[in-house]
Parts: sequence; C-alpha cells; structure tokens
Amino acid sequence: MTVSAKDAGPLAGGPPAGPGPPLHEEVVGRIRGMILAGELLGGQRVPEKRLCDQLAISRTPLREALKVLASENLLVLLPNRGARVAVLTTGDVDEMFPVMGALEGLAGELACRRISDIEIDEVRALHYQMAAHHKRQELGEYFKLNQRIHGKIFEAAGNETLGGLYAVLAARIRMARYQANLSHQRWNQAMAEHEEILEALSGRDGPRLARILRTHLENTCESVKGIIRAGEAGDGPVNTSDNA
Amino acid sequence: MTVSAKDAGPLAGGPPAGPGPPLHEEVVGRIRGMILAGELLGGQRVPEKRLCDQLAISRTPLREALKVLASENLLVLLPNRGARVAVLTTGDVDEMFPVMGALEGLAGELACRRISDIEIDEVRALHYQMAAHHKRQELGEYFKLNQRIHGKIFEAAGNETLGGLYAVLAARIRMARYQANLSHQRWNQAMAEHEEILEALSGRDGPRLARILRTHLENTCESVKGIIRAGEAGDGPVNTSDNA
DNA sequence: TTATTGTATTTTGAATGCAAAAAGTTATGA
DNA sequence: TCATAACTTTTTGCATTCAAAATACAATAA
Repeated sequence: MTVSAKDAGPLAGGPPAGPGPPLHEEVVGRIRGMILAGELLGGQRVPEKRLCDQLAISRTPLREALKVLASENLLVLLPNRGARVAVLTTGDVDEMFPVMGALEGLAGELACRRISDIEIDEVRALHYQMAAHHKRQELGEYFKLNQRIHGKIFEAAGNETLGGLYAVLAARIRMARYQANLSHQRWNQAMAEHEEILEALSGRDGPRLARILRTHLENTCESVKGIIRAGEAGDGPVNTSDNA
Repeated sequence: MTVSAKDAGPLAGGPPAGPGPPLHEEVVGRIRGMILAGELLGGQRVPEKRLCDQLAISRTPLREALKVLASENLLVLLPNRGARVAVLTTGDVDEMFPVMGALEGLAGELACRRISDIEIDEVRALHYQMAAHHKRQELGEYFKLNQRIHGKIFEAAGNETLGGLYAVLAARIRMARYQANLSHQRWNQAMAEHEEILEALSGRDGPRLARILRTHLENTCESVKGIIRAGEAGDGPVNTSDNA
C-alpha cells in the first residue's frame, strides 16, 4: 500500500479519529446507503477494487461487509464472479409486501398500546411536515418524512426484534424506488391514507391502525408492481424520485 | 501453514472435492449448526483460532462467517474482544414470540390458500410421527418433527421472503432450547395444540390456523420464559432437550 | 468477416503477515 | 496478604500476498 489507511483515515478525508466502530460495520452502512441512494443501481456489478479505492480500505473489511449485505438480500454474490446489486422483480415485490403488512400490523398494535402522548405529537408534527411537502410536490422530502413516520411507529412499538426485521425488509423495498416511479394519483391516495394512519394512532385504535397500514401497503404494492412491470417491458431502470 | 487446506480438504477429512460453494457460507452453516446443537452455549466466547483449527480453515472466511452470524443475532461481536454466543433474556423471548406470531399467522393464511392435498398428507404424516414420539416421550425426536411441520407450513406458504425471516427468527428462538427445558404439562398441551393445527390446515381454514398458531406460540413463549427465569435465578444454563 | 483457440490481465477466494489492543503473568511494594 | 505495575503472550483488526478462476484480448483459421 502506498498510503497507510491509518494515516489517511479511511472512509473520509477528515482527521485521523481513532477507529471507533469496526470498519466492516461502517462499510456495511456506507454501501447500503449507496444502494438506497441510487448510487449503485440494481443489477450493477460491484467490483471489489473499485469500492476499496473509493472507500480507502483494503479488501478484507470490504468483503466482510459484502457478505452481510448479501445476507440482507441487498446484494447477490456469485461465486468467483463477484457481487451484484440485487434486482427486484414483481414477484419479489409481491412477496415482500404481505410480509411487511404482517410486521406493520403488529407494530401498529404494539405502538397503540405503548405510545406516549409526546410521541404521538412527534408523529403528528412529521405528518404535517410531510403534508406540506406533498402540497408543494416535493417528492424526495415527502418520502423522507414518510420513512420517518413509519420508523416512529416501529420505535413506539418498542420491540427491537421487530424493528430489526423491519429495517432489513424496508431497505429491500426501498430499492424498488430506483426501478419504479410514483404516479400523482397514487401519491394523493397515499397521502389520504396517511391522514387515517394519524387518526388511528391518535385514537390508539390498534385494530384500525393495523388495518389501515395493511391497506396502505397493499396499495403501494400494486403501484410499485405496475411501474416495475412497465420498466421491465420497456427500457432499463427509470430511476427517479420515489414511491409512497 | 503446515498442511495445505487444499490438500486436506477443509471442513472434513474426506476426499479433495473441489470447492463448490464459497467457504464462508459453509462455515456459517457449520457454526449455526453448532450453536443450535448446543455445542456452543450462550454467553460462551468463540476464539477465532480455536474454530479455525477445528474447521481447518484460515481466519479470513471464518471472520466473514462471524459477521453474518452476528447480523442474524446468533453471535455478539465485541470490538477487539471477539465473538460470544448470544444469550437470550426473558425480554428477548418476550419480543421474539409476538413477531413469530405475526410471521406464522401470515404463513398459515398463505399456506391454507396454496397448500396441495399432497402437502397436507405430508404434514399429516409428520404429525403422526411426532405424536408417536410424544407418546414414547422422545423429546429430541419430537422436537425435530415439530420443526419440520412448522417448516412445511412456511414452505407451503410459498413466500421466500417470509421463509427467510422465519428461518432467522426460528434459529434465534431455538437457542433458548439450551437455556430452557420443557415441562411435561406444557408438552401435552403443545401436542393438543398441534392436533388443532392439523385440523385447521386440513380444512384450509386460514383464520383459524392463524389463531391457533398464535395461541400455540403464546403458550410456548410463557413456558420458555418461565424456565429461563428459573435458570437466570439459579445456576447457569440447564442445557437439556427441548421446548415445543 | 466470424469463430476459435491461446495468452495476458483482471478479479476473486483464501492464507498469511503485522501492528494494536486485550488478557494473562510475574514481580514489586505497601 | 493484597494491590498495583511492568512485562509477556494471546487475540483481534486490517492489509497484503498468492493461487485459481474468470475475463479481455489477440492471433489464427475457416
């Protein structure tokens, strides 16, 4: 190695900063971020050397990270021929959404039992921010808030096991974002569904929240599938914005 | 290295046998097996060198495997101080069972929709085998069949995403096996519940199956928790047989 | 031209090497 | 005796090395 990674400080150009968390963990987060940000597109090959150079680390921690990401189904590892970013088919989407429905249903019920008034206010605040972005047609911002709201519900559920599975599945679903785009019609509908989510949560009506979350997901699923189908038929990844 | 791993054939004393699947994958399975078989007990340290020698591999693929197992929550990685087999607390159990309930509920409903007559017969056959082991008080055999029945239900559900999450969570729950032991009373009850599971599946009654599976799990959860509590209060891991 | 074969280059899988951190041990002093 | 300090050994984190596999490329023959 020409320049010691210790000297340079890997993963950034910043100051040395003693290695807090293990490198491979950092790298898992970094690559997952790249995938969810669309910097690495579905189907794309991920040569080790390129990523090593880019992140300024050696192959060892990188490869450890790739194994973990593969176990999360964000990457596919082909023996002797490297890693590829996973591609979602309509079949995958069809599988993932019912599972997400089961997880969200449980999260909704648990959250209604345990959520505090303060937390409800926090969700409400996020909701209105999101509504504002919807009104201004700011899809990216809308989507971020949307994520945070759903995250809050899982947080309020207070079940880390549930939260962990959700995080993995949610990441996988978010990949679809770069294959599918959101229609205006669906967006309006999604926003209306979110109104109901807030109502049910405010009233701590577990069954209702579970039902709405499930419906919300089913609708999202159909929307995503429709657009993936279009993408599959036509040209490559459309890669814009977002889905609700 | 004194003896080339290539010559010896890692992971076995058998013939050369060109490396089919990547080594780290094999190792993940191997170590997971050790944990689920009780060869590695909860809380125990897992020094890399010992496992390397035992499996006749170098540290690189081993460490890749450890990262994956940690992401499945079977191991806990402490920076600079190695890996430990995860320990389940009653709190963990309390979290895991509702999640498993949600997954099994969905699996039950999907299975009732899609299961073939042949598959039902297979489950029935497994069920009667299991009942026989129960009658003969063969706890280990009983448990194996129990696993296969639940596995069949997920298989019949035909949703790989669901199956994947189930596999990870089921493995984690199975770890409790070596901290908790099954009472005769609970065993009889579990067997009765399994009668109902078979009935509901035979009648393709999704809602009923989902309900029974959930009840079955809640009862198992209480049983496991009770015994873990006893173990926590008294001496270390009890390490015997099984739970339903 | 288009296939095909042989060769050089790249990329991957796995082992080894090295420095830092932790754990273990002995020695010293109260 | 017990506690602390100095030192040794072990273990871990990461970089590097080496061989096998795959890929890219070039030359040759049809």
